[in-house]
Amino acid sequence: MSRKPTSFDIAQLAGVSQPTVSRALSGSPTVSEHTRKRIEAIAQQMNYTVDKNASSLRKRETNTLALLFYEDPTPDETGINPFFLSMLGSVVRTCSLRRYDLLISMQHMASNWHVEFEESRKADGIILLGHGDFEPYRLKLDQLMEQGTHFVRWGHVNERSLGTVIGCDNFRGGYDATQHLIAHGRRRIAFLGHANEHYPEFFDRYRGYCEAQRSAGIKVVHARQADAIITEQSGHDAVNALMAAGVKFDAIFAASDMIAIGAIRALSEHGLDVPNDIAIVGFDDLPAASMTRPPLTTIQQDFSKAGEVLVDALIRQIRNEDANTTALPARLIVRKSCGAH
Amino acid sequence: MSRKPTSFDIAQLAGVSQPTVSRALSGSPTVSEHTRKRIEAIAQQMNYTVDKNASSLRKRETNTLALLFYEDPTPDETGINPFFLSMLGSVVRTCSLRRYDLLISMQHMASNWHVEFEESRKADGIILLGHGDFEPYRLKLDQLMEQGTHFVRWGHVNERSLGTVIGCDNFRGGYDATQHLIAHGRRRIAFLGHANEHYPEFFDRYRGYCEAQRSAGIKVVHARQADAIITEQSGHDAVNALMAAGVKFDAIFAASDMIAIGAIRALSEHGLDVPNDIAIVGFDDLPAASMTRPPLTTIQQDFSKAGEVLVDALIRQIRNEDANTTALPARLIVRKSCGAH
DNA sequence: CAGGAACCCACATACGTATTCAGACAATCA
DNA sequence: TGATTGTCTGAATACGTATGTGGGTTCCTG
Repeated sequence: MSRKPTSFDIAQLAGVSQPTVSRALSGSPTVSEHTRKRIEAIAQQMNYTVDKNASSLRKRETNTLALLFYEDPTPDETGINPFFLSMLGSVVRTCSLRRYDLLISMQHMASNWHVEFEESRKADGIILLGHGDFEPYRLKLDQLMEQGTHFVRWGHVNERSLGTVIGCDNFRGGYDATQHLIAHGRRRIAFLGHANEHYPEFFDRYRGYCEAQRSAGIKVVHARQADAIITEQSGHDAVNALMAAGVKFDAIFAASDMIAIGAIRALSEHGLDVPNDIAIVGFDDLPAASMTRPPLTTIQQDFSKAGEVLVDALIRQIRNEDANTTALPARLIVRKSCGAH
Repeated sequence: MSRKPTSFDIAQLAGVSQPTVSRALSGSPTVSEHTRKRIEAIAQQMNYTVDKNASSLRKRETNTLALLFYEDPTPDETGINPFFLSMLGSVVRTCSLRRYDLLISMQHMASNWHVEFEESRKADGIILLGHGDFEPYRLKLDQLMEQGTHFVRWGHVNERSLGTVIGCDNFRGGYDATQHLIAHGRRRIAFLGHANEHYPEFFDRYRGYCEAQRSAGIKVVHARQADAIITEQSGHDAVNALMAAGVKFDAIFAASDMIAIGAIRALSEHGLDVPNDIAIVGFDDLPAASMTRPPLTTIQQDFSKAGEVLVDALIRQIRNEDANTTALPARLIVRKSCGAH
């Protein structure tokens, strides 16, 4: 037997027709217990498995979800950034539990994934993970909506979001981080990260940072904000930019842990001690956060929960149930870098 | 137009037959330049894409690779361990470059992935990533070989390996790490990690560790080896086990960075300084390795290269070309934890 | 023993593409 | 003009499964 067995082969061996094999193996109640047992036994013995292509073609559904990284790779990274890598682990696990296959793809902004993906019927829906400047993607998301493609996105949550979005409470996270620094006596807190609507998640963190200061009666000094994207190098450069501009600060709220890690490196190059000279709070709670020197105080995003919520929301959408845009809570994790005792 | 367009729709619009559309879009030379242009234009305009299920069914190939994590999740990890997560990034990128889709799956040892995967025709071949006790998998690999399934595996490289294996030169890595410690004056070097044939990669590192000592005329003391699997906690516990047993040592070669990180934590709990009291060298060069306190000296595995080699070897196999078992070089990265100046 | 229900199962067909084979047509040559 | 070659295209079909529909048993009821 060189060829892979088909349902016809099983049918012949069992002395029934092909449709009966199909029904028996898919648990249809219209086939008798007796024949089912027999067919199952033969199928098992022959190592028969349903051809997923034929099955998907016929059923018009694939039982597969697609995960799309739509970021442009930043120059200093060879791979996927650690934030999404962490999320990925959780998505993979959840898919496995929900008995869905997962198709992974990395696409550049320029490509036509929005046309090709669900269209080519390799997946029933798409999970979008990306960050950075969001504007260029708006058009493509519109198109996905129009096509009726099922998708969920990790990102900035607000009332005008396109489609279903899962994200974390960035405003609250930014607020808590900043308030924590204030509570420990810091008054000149710098913000590292882009702070405009092109980077909506960072922007929310920034707004939380501003609000916390206002609540405490501290004047927000715009010069204390320095642009940074999600990379370590970017955090390093942002600190240098602030120092070069002669900006004085006694604390940093970094819009991501990678930025914070780069900032710590820059500060140490300047001979400054964390947390004594400068206190730092990050955002994300990447695995690396607990291993920095000093260990990083940060706002934790629950990756495990995030992947689960993303997958479940997508599955609900595929089943034409309601899938709500959701903001997951963000939680302050106190370690050493903030100088709290 | 509510339905997704098919090649028939395009054919009708172009005033040709369906086979001509298929030929035109797959670049067959038997269709005239003129008709091809026209068909392409219409296809583009209609957002037509080939239905991959139908195409795969007909062509009997999927243009998809499957990546299988076959490890049993260890209790203290919610997700995929960082080592394979790093590898994954590189595999994803390479697949993307080679124009293959990537299907990801996490399976437990008990499941029947070896039957289901290529058999169900969702992928043309399988990349296997796993670690831990290897013995239970031997049988399944045999079965894969028998079935003629295309697969490559990351792991222990030796002449008797089943199928195509890509790995790193673990023996040499272990040798170099240990020799480096010896060169810096350490004489009582402990090894953290399993050291038996059930964990062939660790075992090779261990053998390198032994050989380096012998070469330097140092007697290998078996009591200085403590079992550890790949987790941080496991490294922590291993150090405690050595200390509890009253074993004296002035250096540690940890079989993985995660073990090393756990070891550092344990040592610091005992009030010992790294590298002054105890020097440490790890293995892997995970992203976290450069962020530990102190930064970890380690043996680097080139993840970027590894993913590339795995994917390319698998593709060669699918094309029935030779795919050789390969050991990638391991390189010592000197940071602070080893006490070198 | 007729009639009907309940239960199983087989026949036929659709899903959308790729490929084999043969035919149409124009061009070339004798 | 008729034969021959070459170039392009269409008709038919196969890939393996899932499902609507209808037919055949069996069993029960009256």
